[in-house]
Amino acid sequence: MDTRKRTILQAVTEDYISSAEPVGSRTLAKKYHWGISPATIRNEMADLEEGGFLEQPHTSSGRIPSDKGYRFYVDELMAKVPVGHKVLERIRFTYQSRIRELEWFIHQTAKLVSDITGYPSIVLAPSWEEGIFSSLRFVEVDENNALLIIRTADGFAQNRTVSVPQELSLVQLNALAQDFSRQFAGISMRDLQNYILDPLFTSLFENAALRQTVLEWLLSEGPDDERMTVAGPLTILNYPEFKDINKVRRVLGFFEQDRAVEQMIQAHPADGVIALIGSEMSVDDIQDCSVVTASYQVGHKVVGRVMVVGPRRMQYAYVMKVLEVVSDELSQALKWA
Amino acid sequence: MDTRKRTILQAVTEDYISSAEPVGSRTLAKKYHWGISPATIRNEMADLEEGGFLEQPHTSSGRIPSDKGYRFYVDELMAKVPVGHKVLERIRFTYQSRIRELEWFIHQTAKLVSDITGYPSIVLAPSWEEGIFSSLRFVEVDENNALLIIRTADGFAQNRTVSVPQELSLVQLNALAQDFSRQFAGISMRDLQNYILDPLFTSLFENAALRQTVLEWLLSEGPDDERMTVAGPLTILNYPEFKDINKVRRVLGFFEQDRAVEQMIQAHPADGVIALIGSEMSVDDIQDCSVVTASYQVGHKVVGRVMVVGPRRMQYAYVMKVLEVVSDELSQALKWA
DNA sequence: ATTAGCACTCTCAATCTGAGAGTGCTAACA
DNA sequence: TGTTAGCACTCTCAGATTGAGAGTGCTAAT
Repeated sequence: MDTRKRTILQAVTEDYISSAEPVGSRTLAKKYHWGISPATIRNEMADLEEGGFLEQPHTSSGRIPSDKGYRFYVDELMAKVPVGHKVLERIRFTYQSRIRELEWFIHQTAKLVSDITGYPSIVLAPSWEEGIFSSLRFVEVDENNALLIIRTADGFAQNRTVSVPQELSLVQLNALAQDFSRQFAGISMRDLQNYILDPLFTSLFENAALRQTVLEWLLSEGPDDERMTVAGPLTILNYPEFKDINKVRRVLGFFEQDRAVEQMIQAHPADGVIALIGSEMSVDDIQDCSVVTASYQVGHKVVGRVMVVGPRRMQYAYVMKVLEVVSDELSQALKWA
Repeated sequence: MDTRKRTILQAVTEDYISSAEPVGSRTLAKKYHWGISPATIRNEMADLEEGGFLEQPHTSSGRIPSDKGYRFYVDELMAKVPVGHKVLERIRFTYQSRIRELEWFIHQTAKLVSDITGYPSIVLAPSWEEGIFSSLRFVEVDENNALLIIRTADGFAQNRTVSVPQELSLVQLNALAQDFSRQFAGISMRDLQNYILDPLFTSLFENAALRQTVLEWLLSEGPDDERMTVAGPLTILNYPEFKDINKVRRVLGFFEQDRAVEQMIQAHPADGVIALIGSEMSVDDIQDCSVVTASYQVGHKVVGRVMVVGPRRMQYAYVMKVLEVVSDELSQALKWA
């Protein structure tokens, strides 16, 4: 691929990204003063098409990049863009809160990213099931109710207000909780669920009602089917490729399926910021989309991801840069643990 | 309005509700064996159109009910339908949980209603701002973090994990919290926010960092812009009247605007189960919709609403019955306070 | 009061048309 | 050998036309 082809491919891609219209040779010749005629550009574009980097929607409209073309653009051609000062400030400010709740950070991150990029964003929270159980305890709320606090080894906590069986006092309850914590600390939440049928578990919680409470809690919060937060789903409607109701339905439907998202992520386990372009993704519902995803860490361990979903002609450079910054800041912010 | 006109209006309405196709005289004559000919039906329909109960989309298609027609149908013609046994069981089961969290109930209710009816549903939680402050306290989580629990006079609690200024011990913190609670119990959350600038408040919290924490908490949870939970928004796409992308955008956009929903509700403050049909609503974005809304109570006081949004040709009878049952059960369930 | 008959209106899908945009190819040129 | 001008060709898109189908309103007969 010689320099001129690269230049043309880059021009086609960037033009198409900003206009959503197939790019013709004449347009390019007029816009960029390369000193070559439309005919020459046509020849080059024909070569690029032969090489699989460009496609024609119809026999004689302009060209648009193929997935391979976008891939080449992202990997080789794309210029790095800086993140504006104001945006940077805004990101930093978001993570300065005194609030120490995982869920809150996840929500804020999703909103922030969608707002900055103008695309829908998804944040995948750390898997609760994979979290390591650390301790369990009850705090009195009133006569009948208590706050159940479960902590993981990572320093995250989940809490839930539950009603307490009449016949148990808070003191008894916490004695049980301490036993329980000692017994099961270090085990993953997923395994903990399996222990529910273990004799050890049932012997600790002889009280059936209480056992049911703990069980219900583990099951209701446990399964990772609410790991996902979506922000700005409707921004997808701003892009002309989604004027067809069925495409919209599929993409918005995807945003409601935690499983599909997890599946997609698991198929591309790379760390750092990566772009997944159209057909590179296994999930049918978003074949018309591209996804940029960035991992974030808690203590050197990748625990979740921040993602942006957009049309294939996404502003890759900008989005990737934003996600790089955001995921770093988020990782920093979660270091409280 | 004589009996025959009523019968015809009812038939047109119910046919249109289930088919989404304008109903013609011939169709009616064939389907119902009233012993009158299409021509007679036509005459009657012409009268009904003159009376404003029916309309013709185009000069010569069948008729569809006007908003006035739906109104008459809902108020006078509609037959009561029972809720199936299985559905009833499911509703009851949902509210038997030991979990005692308002937010959880709100979410479950929204999901439940959307699932049962097949329409999008919105649940409006009790206004936090209007809630009466009762007490404030801190529970230790670890060295640096504490759980801040705020309770209202209704017995509801919100909690949030926050980082604690180094220089304050938990004991000091809770001493302050107790002073604070004594001082401000009985004041609405909204007023509490205004007190933030009050000398009394600032004197209690001489520690600036702490004051900021409390303030941040009140502001972040306080404004009622997350009162609303939506479930099943995409079910609206199943109805053929929403095959136009712009209608979809408006309706789905409405679901993201807490303010618009509150505004709509405030314009129709009636208790119990009511239907709002198309143009009866003040909000432009949902002129193509009807809304059925039911209020729920905590201790004889209406605190929130369960709503179903659907096309104008909604299954009014069924939806209204479902909401009646659900809002009753929800009110019962919230009596723990 | 009801009904049969019929002309009329309107929608919808299919077909056709011309303008416009852009291409591929060929032959000429540097 | 690479580049370019010219031209025929292809395809889309919007607008106009057409015929079938559905349903009506009106009139005259029952």
